[in-house]
Parts: sequence; structure tokens; C-alpha cells
Amino acid sequence: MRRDVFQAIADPTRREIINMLAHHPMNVNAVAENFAVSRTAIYKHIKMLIECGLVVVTQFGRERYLEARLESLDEVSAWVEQYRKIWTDRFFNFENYLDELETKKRKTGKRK
Amino acid sequence: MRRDVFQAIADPTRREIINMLAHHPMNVNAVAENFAVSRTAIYKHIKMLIECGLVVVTQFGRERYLEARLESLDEVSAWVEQYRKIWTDRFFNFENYLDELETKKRKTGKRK
DNA sequence: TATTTACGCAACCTAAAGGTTACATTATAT
DNA sequence: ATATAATGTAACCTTTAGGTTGCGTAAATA
Repeated sequence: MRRDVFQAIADPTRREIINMLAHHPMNVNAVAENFAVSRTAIYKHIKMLIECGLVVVTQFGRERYLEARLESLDEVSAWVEQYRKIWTDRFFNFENYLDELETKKRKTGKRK
Repeated sequence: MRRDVFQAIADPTRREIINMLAHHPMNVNAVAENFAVSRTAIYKHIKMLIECGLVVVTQFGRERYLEARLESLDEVSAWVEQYRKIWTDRFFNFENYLDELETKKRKTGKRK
């Protein structure tokens, strides 16, 4: 299992775990109960989220409370947002595209 | 290979391809030349991006121009942004957390 | 004290991801 | 007409992801 944020949120189960923990802390079993797969399977997802820093743990007797720590999602947001202007500004985009095709035509000296 | 946007951007090579195409359209070989792996490997990444709608193709003689179409990245952005308030408002978060622990204590009737 | 309960983890399995080489096809250039 | 360039794709391989069962350990409870 890798440990980067993009990979962490790639799996729908992990996104759901994040969603659950975002609203209130829960212990491992409580999280696992909400899924059809085994506790161990969920535990592995949780472990990965912990390794990514998206979830932190507080021991509490024999229980371990999981809390979402979502700041690092900002890396994802930032990555996406850098492109928003590009996909928003249709004209800019189209302009570039035509330029490229034009260059190509000139290079090959052909039409069509 | 899956076909959802979160999965598509999970791979660093695909993110780099997206970045290249975001700035100007390129053909398949041109993209592949920028990576150490084989053209086929890159082609598979591109194919997945096409299947996700993140890249569109324009045939041009024997060449195929690849253009980034990044609107669907907004799904990712939206998913992240729904949590921004939670990770920004530390107090709100902490409050919830304490509530949870308090509930737990009451339930077990124990301290520590 | 004996028994649950909550959890971590090893060992194992299957499918998918990511990569390779090799070949087929079509358009362009010679 | 032939050779080359750009691309799609099949067949195959290795690693990783995601899942399982089973067991060990520490804390809470009967």
C-alpha cells in the first residue's frame, strides 16, 4: 500500500471512512460495522489513512479512537485548482488548440 | 484499470500526463517521449484518461491529438471542499471529539 | 479468575495495475 | 511501389491492492 494522499482517496471505501470520521470520531470496530467486508479489511484501509496522516488515533483503554485530520486533502485541492482556469476559460483553451493544429499544418505543409 | 476520476489521478504518471496536456495538445508519441517507460505503457495511461473523459482525441492524419478536458476534476475538488470547513474550524472539531469521549465515558460508567 | 471485547498482525489468496515485447494497421514520405 | 512513422492492441509477466481466516494480546467485565 502506498502512502500518498491521491492514492489514499482513490479507493471508495476509504473515501467513505473519511466521510464517517469527518463528522465524529469512532473506534475501529464501529467503523468496520458499517461495511460488508471484514474488520481486517477495514483495518488495513484505516491503517493506510493513518500512515497518510489523514486519520489520527487516540488510545482509550482497549479502544482506539479515530479522528479525521483532513488538512492534507488541501494538496489535492491545490492540484485540481491549478487547472480550473484552463478548463473554465474555454476560449483560451480552444485558441491554444487551434495554434497547435496550425503549427502542425505548417510543419507538414499539408491540409486536412 | 478502473474509470473513475479519483482513480485516474491516483497515479503520478497520469497526473504528469494531465499536466502536460493541460498546457497544450500533443500527440501520443510526443507524450510518451517524456517518460522513461515504453510507449505502450504510456498509451495505456492515456487510454484510461480518455475513458474517464479527462482527455479527448482529434484524429489528424495518422496522428491523434490529445487535449485535456479537465471539467470532471471538479468532482474531486467538490469532494475535498465539503470537508474544508471541518478541518479549518479546529474548535468545532475538538468539540465533537470531546463530546464523543464524554459519551463513551458515560456509557461505560468509567473514567480514564 | 475466567471470559469477553477491541484490536493488531501474520499468512495466504485473487484480481487488478502497471509494465514489457511483438505485431498489425493506416497514413506519409521516398 | 516501398519504406517509414504513428498508433492500437494482444499476450504475457511481476507487483501491489484488497480481501480472507486465524491467532495473539491487552483491557474490561461477569
